Amino acid sequence: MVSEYTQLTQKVTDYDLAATLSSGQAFCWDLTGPNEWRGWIAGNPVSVVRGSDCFRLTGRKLTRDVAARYFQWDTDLAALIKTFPQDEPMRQALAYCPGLRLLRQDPWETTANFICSAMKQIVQIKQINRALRQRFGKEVEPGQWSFPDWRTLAAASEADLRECKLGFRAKHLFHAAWQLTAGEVSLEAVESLPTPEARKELMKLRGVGEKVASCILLFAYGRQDVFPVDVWVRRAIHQLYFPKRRTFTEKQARIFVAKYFGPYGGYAQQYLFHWIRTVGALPPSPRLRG
DNA sequence: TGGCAGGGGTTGA
DNA sequence: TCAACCCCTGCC
Repeated sequence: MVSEYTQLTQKVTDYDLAATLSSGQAFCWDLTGPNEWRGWIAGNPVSVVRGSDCFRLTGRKLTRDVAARYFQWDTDLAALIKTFPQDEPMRQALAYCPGLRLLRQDPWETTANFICSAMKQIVQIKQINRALRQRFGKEVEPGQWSFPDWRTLAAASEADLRECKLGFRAKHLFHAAWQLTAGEVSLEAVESLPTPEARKELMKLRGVGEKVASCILLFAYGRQDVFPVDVWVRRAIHQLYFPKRRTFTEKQARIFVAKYFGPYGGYAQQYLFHWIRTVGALPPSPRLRG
């Protein structure tokens, strides 16, 4: 068993691991010690320790190629950031968290996570992810359950899924798992499709609309131009770029971001989003207002 | 302590 | 275009 585990050290620069793992793109990571995170890559448990200039990884069946693909540490961040718009919000977002990165995650787990994300906060999505593992996953280590594949969920029932705190999302996830099992939609085919067709293919899945499809394309398929627009982003774009407009619809936001943020708009979005969410750069929502 | 409003979305009418 | 869908959180 011990021989299944490998240890790797990887030199990394400009990589804020904590921000990256907690910025709402992945839901399977927990901070377990000073600079130490435990989570999952390609169906296997992994721990990552952030050293001063390196990552020290320990994982079951972990190879450097698999880790490099997941963490995307070869990305030339400086070159990519140069393509961002040179405006004040973007400058502040970049200054706030200079090493934020995009991961490249497993398409199925990402799809399932974001189907479950509708009207849920990050903490709750993590709870659902954990519950699905414990209820339907394989125990690959004592207390460590892998994320269940779609066949397993399709073989369960909607009621079983509801017990994992999914609420009305249980119907969506169950149906999507069933569609994949039946071959109605292929996540593998999405890989080679141009982005508009890839989006259409993903949106055939129940529970996957415009926003969820964008998240899957950005976080699992490496389509870094795709800019998911949710209520937070819409509100942010409204306040930061069009403060004089009385109303600003999601459609208006989508049209604006597609043109304005360039070939790595998805990356830019992650910076803006993380900054807004953690600093509270926007006025609070009406409910939270004093 | 309990009631209540509202939330990172999608669906179907 | 809009209500309905679950359920958790935080406020009062």
